[in-house]
Amino acid sequence: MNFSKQRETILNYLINSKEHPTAEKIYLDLKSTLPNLSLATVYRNCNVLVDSGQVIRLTATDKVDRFDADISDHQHFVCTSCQQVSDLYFKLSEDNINKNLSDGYKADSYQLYIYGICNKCKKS
Amino acid sequence: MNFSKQRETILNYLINSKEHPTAEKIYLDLKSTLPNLSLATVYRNCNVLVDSGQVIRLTATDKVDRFDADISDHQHFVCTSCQQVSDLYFKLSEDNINKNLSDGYKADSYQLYIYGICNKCKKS
DNA sequence: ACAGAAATGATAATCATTATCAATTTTGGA
DNA sequence: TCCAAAATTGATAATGATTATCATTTCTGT
Repeated sequence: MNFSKQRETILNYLINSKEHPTAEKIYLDLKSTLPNLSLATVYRNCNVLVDSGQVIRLTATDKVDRFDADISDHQHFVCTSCQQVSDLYFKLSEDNINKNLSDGYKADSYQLYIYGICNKCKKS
Repeated sequence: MNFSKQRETILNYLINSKEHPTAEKIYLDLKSTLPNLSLATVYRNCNVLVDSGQVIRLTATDKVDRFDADISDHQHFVCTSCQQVSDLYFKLSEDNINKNLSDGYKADSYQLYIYGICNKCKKS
């Protein structure tokens, strides 16, 4: 895993980011470090990192996927005005989840999205 | 609200559906009732119904938006194999949500997606 | 250092969704 | 009921995010 310089750079960028960037944001920000970087490479590597469990994909924000290298059990607050996504250290117990599933069903993962207006947007 | 025959038919279809259909599924199923129906009309009306709070949009399933006329407090199980979405009558208390938000932040709504393999897919 | 495998960059293709616009339908008032 | 204004429709073009393609480059293990 993480053979190429591009993949490693993208993963490190995500590890050091708190802002749940889109592929395009990653691409634009890494252009200065990797001038030949292609947007397709960013998408490809985000997919590889999601598939290998090193990164999670957030899909319930706007139309655009966002990526997060924090794979610990946490949830997200989404500002419906500016689309900023912030972390919530909110845990649902496995018991609580599984007792709500029908017989035979089992949760492999879950994502909770809480929508509202962030403080910055509330002021303006 | 619900002036046109198309909008009313789409809302009724959603009210009677338990399967969280995509716009395309709605379009295909209503073709027999409304032979001149256009896919654009389905998208437009789903958006209107979401904006007016009569329908909710599910975005964290696959790449395709799904629509649900059940606006009661409930959550969703998403099969990561067949993409079928089923209802979970799982409630997070408002207290529990808001105590996890930073000062000044307030939840307007939330959506919980639980991912796993449904029983039908598990068998095959 | 080298052959095979994997990854890249550029760009075309895809697919869901939205925008456009002329024609039709619905509305509320005369 | 009739009419003009407003809203909605159907058809289709346009958009935007994401994926596929493919020739070239970079990695890997030997």
